[in-house]
Amino acid sequence: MRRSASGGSLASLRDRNRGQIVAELRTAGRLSRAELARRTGLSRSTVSTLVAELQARGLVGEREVDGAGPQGGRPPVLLGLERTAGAVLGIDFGKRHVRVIVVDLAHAVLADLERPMATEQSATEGFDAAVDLTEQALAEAGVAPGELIGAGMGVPGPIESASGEVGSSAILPGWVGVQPTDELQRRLELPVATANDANLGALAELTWGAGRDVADFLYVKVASGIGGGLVLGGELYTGAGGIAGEIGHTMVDEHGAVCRCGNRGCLETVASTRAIVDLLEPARGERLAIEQAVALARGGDRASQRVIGDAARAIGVVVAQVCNILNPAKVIVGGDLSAAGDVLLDPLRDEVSRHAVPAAGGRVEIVPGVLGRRAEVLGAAALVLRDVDGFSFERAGEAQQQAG
Amino acid sequence: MRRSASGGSLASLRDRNRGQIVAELRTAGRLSRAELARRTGLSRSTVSTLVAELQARGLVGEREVDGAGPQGGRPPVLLGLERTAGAVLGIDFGKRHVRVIVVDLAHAVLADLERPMATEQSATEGFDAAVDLTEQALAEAGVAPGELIGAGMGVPGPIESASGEVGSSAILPGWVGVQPTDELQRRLELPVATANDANLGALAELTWGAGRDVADFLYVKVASGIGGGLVLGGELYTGAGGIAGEIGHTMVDEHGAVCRCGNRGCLETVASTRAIVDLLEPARGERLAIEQAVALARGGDRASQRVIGDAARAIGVVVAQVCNILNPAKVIVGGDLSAAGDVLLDPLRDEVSRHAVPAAGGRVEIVPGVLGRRAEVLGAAALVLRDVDGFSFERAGEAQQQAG
DNA sequence: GTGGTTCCGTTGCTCTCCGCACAAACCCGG
DNA sequence: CCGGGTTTGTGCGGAGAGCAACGGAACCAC
Repeated sequence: MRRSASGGSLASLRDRNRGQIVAELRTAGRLSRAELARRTGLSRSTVSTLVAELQARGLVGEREVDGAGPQGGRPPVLLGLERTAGAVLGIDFGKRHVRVIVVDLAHAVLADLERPMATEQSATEGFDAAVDLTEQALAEAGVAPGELIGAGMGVPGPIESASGEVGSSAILPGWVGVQPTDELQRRLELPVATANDANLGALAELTWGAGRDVADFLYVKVASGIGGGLVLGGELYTGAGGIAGEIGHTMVDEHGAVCRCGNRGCLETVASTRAIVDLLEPARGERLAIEQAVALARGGDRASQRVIGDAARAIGVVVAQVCNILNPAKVIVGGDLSAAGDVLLDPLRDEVSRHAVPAAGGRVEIVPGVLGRRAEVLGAAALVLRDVDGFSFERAGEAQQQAG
Repeated sequence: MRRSASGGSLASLRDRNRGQIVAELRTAGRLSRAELARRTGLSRSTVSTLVAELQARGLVGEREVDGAGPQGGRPPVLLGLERTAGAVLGIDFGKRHVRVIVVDLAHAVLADLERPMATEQSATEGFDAAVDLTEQALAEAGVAPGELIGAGMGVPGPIESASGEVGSSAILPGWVGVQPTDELQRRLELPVATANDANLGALAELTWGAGRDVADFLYVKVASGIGGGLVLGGELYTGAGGIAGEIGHTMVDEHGAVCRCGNRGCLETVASTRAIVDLLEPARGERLAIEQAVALARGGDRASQRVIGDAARAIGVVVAQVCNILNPAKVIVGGDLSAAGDVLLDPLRDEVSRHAVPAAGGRVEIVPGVLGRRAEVLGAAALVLRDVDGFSFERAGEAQQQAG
């Protein structure tokens, strides 16, 4: 889906510049032509012609001036991305839910639907639900199927880039070996991009959340499993084989429990929400939901605080290693457990500063994600929006024709 | 030193295309215009005009045809980078040596000098020796100082990008806190780029060695210390603060020895060459050089094999973690210990396949570096060559004038 | 020698961006 | 109310860049 971009032709240059304008408009919301020229470094006349093209395509429209201009002078005509320019679909397959959102090209969420599922859903059940939810969401958003440019999908496990299959360390066994991209592409008749949930969380925080101005960060998702997503140099990094970020399977205890990945003592076996409720079960005589455990910990319950704190310390040791290896500017913690706030983050920060070399561990900011349970599905949409950002004019035209 | 590159102007487009031609010529050695057109995707006429410009500048010249062309037809005129176009300096400050090389823009080594130093050299002593060696090397290479485009430098410790200072986990205490880039820039009156030794090893293997066709790999340098360098997406990655790759300070033993970084049980305390000779000392009654220990191991000595194997396993555990996190295509092992060959690599591979998730650990190739002790200084030169690769025409002119 | 093939340079042609000039739309002071 | 100042948006000419096509050049095969 990503275009070559290194093409040396004149057309590619214009594409890049046009894409830059779209990108600026997306991040800033509304801008005048003059402001666009300043930001992109292009001349005002070039910006004018590019904007005219985008207007002719219906991608950009003029907006009301709300705030007064900074000083005297001709008031600027503000421009913004047009809602009718198209929309993208985000689909997230979680452990016990399917969630679908519709987002327009200006990054505004038009619809957001979630359906709880029986545990351990199979891939087929998931796809059925997704297609169903998509129809509902489109209706709610007032978007015709033809206006869709593409769909992004999050699956509960790593995607091996060579085969396009879900890898063996997926949370849901029913998904291992399926090729979700092809499958959904067939069902929706749309271009589909796929990534695993943790990578999408990272992408979402990069696009909308705590990583907006950060070029290099680690996103950690602590839920039933523990996953990681990397943003390096402002781009999602998935490694040579597409599965980078698997921090949940770092060994933290040589003789620990056997993990579903086949090894022993993985971080996930001691610090996932599953491990936490397991540990709390005998003491409380019942199996809590992780939300209850988090609430107890925040309310002062010693046992819950201790168990979550221990998990945090284990995660902190691994995060410290990542800091040594990658020296990120930020670590963003998401997933169900991040609701625990400082009960989780304080001991995590402690361990990072203890185990990372000072220059790496001392500088890194460790913060909670700001998108909550919406992170993955937003990231799925962002997966497509990213590609559209620097998009080729021709390509966008084709896509609209093809879709319409 | 790196230029903006995102400029939207026509000149920037031409710069990019010209840089692409230079890059192709550098990697391939000799190419015809037609072949350049095929490789870059540019039209033959465009390639012709660009080559004409480069010829006018004296950067490119025609070469003899050596191998016969593939088939009948007019024989191609081969082009190559001109030796007189300029040269770059590579300077490596090791623990007990200073090494200087002169490399031309076609990546040919014109001179290579090394001077052993007393242990624990100070930064000032090092710089004195470097300047001295530089004069000798230039004489030997037949390169006038004015022909130099820039110098790359490797220092025995991490460089913090914010301050430009050598970080606290440097091997040589006399270097901590100095700003080597500024210092050398003053002394040589040349643009200077700096990185730490492990990063340079990675860059060298990327440019000349085992990482030539690999976009994502980890370079591990096992010597008195253990360092790492990352190549991600075909570029050296140094993280937000410039110190990425510090795999030597991953904790492998909670209650291990205190490391010079201040933590306990770092990989470096159990698997560096220093640790290896420490372990062998009581058994052999003498303190071996690491080269001797390696020779013994290769010759069948059980104790040496065991000690090196244990170190390899410790390294393997950490490399496995990196594989989980970054999913590289290759791991290249360099440094003094890499001379041990499979005595080192076999147990290392074992541990990686045991501790990494199968999709990451099963695919990764673990190979020795091919550049030996020359790796760092070659990388220092490559640091400058990289920047020249995509260089701006005007800038190159300025640099030559400024230098001359 | 003739035809085929490949390589290289030249010539229009189109596309793209920029600098500059100019009109438009506002504010302000007198 | 009116002219100066300021900022915005647009039109035009010019220069730069890349491409397709043509033709000449140099080789091989028959």
